[in-house]
Amino acid sequence: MARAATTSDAINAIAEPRRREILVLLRGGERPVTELAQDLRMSQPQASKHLRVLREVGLVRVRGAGKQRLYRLDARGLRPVHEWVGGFERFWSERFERLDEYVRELKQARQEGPDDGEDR
Amino acid sequence: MARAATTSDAINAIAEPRRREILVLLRGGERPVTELAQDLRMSQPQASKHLRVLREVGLVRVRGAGKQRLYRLDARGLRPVHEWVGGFERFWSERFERLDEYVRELKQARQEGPDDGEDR
DNA sequence: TTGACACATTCCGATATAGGAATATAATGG
DNA sequence: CCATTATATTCCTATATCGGAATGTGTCAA
Repeated sequence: MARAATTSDAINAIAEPRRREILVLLRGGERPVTELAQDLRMSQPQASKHLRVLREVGLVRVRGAGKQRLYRLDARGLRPVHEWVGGFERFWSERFERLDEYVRELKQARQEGPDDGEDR
Repeated sequence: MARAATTSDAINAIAEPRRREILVLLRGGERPVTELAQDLRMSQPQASKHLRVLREVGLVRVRGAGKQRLYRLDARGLRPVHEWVGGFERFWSERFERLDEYVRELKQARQEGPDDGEDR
């Protein structure tokens, strides 16, 4: 097997920087492809391809308006991602970082005596 | 070019499901490789490889303890991810979803008259 | 019908991945 | 030094990716 498809998941889709840029732009409202491409300085085909991925994972919707296709953000798929990552919040808060550290050191000092623990 | 390296970014690293599982397990405290592999039902080499990626992006730390290597969570790298995704919060909240919808409809109804807009 | 836009898709090449199997590299206890 | 246990690394294959260039498709206007 290779890596999971970019279209397999919202999180895989947003792993690509250009797609993240697109989503950010779309927060400002719906937009046609060419405009997105210009603002982000990418070729039109690239924009289309990235938009396709985003559409397949449901992060954007399209609407035909004459010759143009207006892409619109649909961020609902980001919610689970936000929640999953949020499950680690207490681990990056400084207070807890230090607390955990402290507890760890205590344990070691008591259980194993002097420790060689290199912390790379 | 190919896809961005899994080691290029925390967000690329956590795009892989097995690595996410590892991180979740590590919330319970530091753990040796074999234990992680068993709990997650993956081969030891796989666990090692995934841990290597996680280490290279700084999401885990290692500590030698005898023959074992204890891996420990370092979630600080997830904070920027959480914040980036959080920037879309107002777009998935139902209230705002409906509000935006409403505004959009208003605009169209006024500017363009009857609309063919299929909303796929 | 023909042009002219706006956009989508296809074909190509270079690169990386995840998984499996096999092997190499510690560290520990005799 | 040897055997054993715990990890890491390498080799291999199948599969996807992104980007660029070229081409296809759809819509409008005269």
